[in-house]
Amino acid sequence: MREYRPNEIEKKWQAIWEEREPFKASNNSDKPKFYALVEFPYPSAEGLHVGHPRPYTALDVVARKRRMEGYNVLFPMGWDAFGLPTENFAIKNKIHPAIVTKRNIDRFRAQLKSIGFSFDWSREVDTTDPNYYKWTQWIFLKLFEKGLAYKHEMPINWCPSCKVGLANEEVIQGNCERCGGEVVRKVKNQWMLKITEYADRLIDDLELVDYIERVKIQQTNWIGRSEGADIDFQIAGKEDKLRVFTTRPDTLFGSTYMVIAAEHPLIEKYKDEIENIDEIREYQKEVSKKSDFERTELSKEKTGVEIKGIKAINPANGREIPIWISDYVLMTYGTGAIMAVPGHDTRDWEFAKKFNLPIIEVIKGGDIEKEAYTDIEEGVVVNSDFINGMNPKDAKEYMINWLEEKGLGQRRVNFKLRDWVFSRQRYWGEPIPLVHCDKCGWVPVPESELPVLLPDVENYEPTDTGESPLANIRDWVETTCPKCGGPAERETDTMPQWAGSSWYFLRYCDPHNDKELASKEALEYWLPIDWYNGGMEHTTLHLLYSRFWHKFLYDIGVVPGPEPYAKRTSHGMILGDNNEKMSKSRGNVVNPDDIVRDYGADTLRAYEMFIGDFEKSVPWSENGVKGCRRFLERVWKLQDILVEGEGYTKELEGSIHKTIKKVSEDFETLKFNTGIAALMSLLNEFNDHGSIKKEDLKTFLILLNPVAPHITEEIWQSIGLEGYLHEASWPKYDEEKIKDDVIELPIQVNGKVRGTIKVSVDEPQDKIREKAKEDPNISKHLEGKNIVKEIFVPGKIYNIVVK
RNA sequence: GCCGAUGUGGCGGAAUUGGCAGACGCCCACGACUCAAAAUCGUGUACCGUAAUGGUGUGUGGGUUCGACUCCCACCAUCGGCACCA
Repeated sequence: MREYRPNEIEKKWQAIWEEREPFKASNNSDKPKFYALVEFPYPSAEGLHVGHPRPYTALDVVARKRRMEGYNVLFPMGWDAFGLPTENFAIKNKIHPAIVTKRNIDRFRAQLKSIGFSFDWSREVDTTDPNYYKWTQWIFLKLFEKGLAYKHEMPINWCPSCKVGLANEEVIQGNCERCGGEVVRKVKNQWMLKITEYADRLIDDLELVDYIERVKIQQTNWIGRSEGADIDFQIAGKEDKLRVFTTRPDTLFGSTYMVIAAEHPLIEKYKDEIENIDEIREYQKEVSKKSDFERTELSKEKTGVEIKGIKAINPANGREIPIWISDYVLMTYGTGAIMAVPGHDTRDWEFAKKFNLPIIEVIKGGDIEKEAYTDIEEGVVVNSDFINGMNPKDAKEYMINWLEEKGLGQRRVNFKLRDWVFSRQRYWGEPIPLVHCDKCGWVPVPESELPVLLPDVENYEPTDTGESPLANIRDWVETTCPKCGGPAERETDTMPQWAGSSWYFLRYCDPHNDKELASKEALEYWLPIDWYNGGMEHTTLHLLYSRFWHKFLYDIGVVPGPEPYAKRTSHGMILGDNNEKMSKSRGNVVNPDDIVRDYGADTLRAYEMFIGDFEKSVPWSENGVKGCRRFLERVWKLQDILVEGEGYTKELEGSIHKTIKKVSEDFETLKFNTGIAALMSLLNEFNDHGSIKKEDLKTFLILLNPVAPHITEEIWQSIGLEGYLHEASWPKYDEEKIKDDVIELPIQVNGKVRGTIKVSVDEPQDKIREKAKEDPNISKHLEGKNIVKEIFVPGKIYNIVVK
């Protein structure tokens, strides 16, 4: 028997697959289709680490299994290649980001190929390829055309000393990552996408899809639908009203002051009448340094300033109440103003305690001296005039109707979800295909002129005005207006990385189409994606953005269904062997190249699947890798115990059928670890038996093939089985062969197991009682006691309760 | 802080979803083979007992149940996301 040499046989089989293309998907086939998708990677300069192959192997297992089950499988791969790290790397090393990107992609592709994934490489996509981003730009134009893209003032993180806008990640505790200086928030006019217009559908349509529950919950909570009312508070002695959104109109009588966001326009409007405007300005400056995250922290000490000189009137009781500004109210949520009800809102309560503002109890049930009473399900309304005595829920309804009748407010559904800030002041992204003309305003670039190419330039350093680097390239910026032909300027902001990844799965269906983003037939054939797996870190943003774009494309008739993904699952992270997140700075990164070189791709794949619960994060262990290599060595040696004969070995038949069932089910339900454990157990049984027949081995090889495709193909060929393993059919099990006739039934006395007895599956209770009493280990626990109760669960347990 | 999740031997994990806790693998120990080592094969391996079909044991504290890793309540710890990292 020759030795198991993974490096040789893996190269051999990868060459054969390259040549024969068995994993190429067909756009017209009689077979049922199966579209399996994994999140395409960001091709970083560091290359792959062992975390990447985990989800890829998982869906590769599913894809390979489905092919053997007779499906036409689409399992594609591509590159999410625009983004900040590449741009920063390019600036630092003075290499063009396009060159860096190409280099990184080549490395990633070679690494992935060395692991033997069954991707259809003929459909590879790259978001930075003009033939790809042409269609990203096209989608943006459609959004613009339908009024879903608009300009709006939004704050960015601004480093005054570097004079650049920073990503949130580059802001470390309020300071610039590069120079350490203090970061402030600077308002810029940016392109926004109206995702909020789709908020209801993004929640409601979750009913149409099969996502793991925690993903649905995260999506729903992120969108954050809440029902309540807008209420207008008159500003005393003025025309203006101050509008608030509240989910608790039932507590309106308890509102003793108002709080507005530091950026609220009311302040500018009344600046001449505000007595302490300097104090207010000082506070605004402080707030501009904080992130929303810091501002809304519940546990932090409340801060704020009363606006002196203007007051509001509580519309329920006509009382004059003060207006404050505080950082815990955000301009981006609700209306940027709140009615404070300190008796029944935790943050308002803390604020009121600190600044000595009156706290009125309007819902009885708690102790508002100690803390805010926030329950809406229980309690009784008090101190509230005409709604006294109601329960808060009815009072809420009553108040909304009352407000509407009196013209003081109206029912409204509010969302936490905010519109999508779509502008970036960066070079390495898709140019936004719009032109600004003084006469015509914002004019779309005609479709025939797409793509708007990124200009090839030397310098992509940010400008010191906060504009995109593209703003410096005057001969690119200066153009003519497509509408009037007059002089005009191109938009210099680029799109965020999210843009390209919001529709890439559509391009896979028809990646070389130069007339459309993908043909209608291809989209109708492949969509929806049958199974999409990705990290939990993408459950809110990427998933939501791509669902939003898909729904938009559905509305304009481009895609055939309202949801892109029929099923979504999630994997856990692979940590370093010190149990920390793998990162260069922590020095715990494991490169899959090393594992492939030292142990082989099949060992890497088997370990990635065997390492632990697929959905949980787990530390890497080199010893675990060795264990999987040993397993494959033992698989290889099965060739030594092969004997002549037809069919399954009689004594092994039951186990083989059980294993087929177990593996078939586990590979579909993310339980790859126990599927492999079942194969290990079967292997141990083979070895205990001492000999196997060809049919036994054949079935074993097919079951193991999705996990370890190279070694199984090699053994298949070397024992003279016909054709290629990847053309074989997935085995079926026989339910009759799985049943056990005799089982070991555990016998409990008072819930403690005191012995087991052998019984046939359909043994009646009387017989079991008799047999149990005969067993000395059991009967000694029954002696001198009364049997109070007996519980018999056939096939599971027999419990005798004594006193 | 808010939203979501997780917690079981020395380690990764398993448990038919309320019915024998610890499958499978790693580590470790001992034995076989070897001049020796590695590799391989075999045996053992939750903890406390010399031992027992003894006792204890699934983050902590309480509860429901004939029976709880599994259900309920309270708490603690860790991880993911928080809108310009991807």
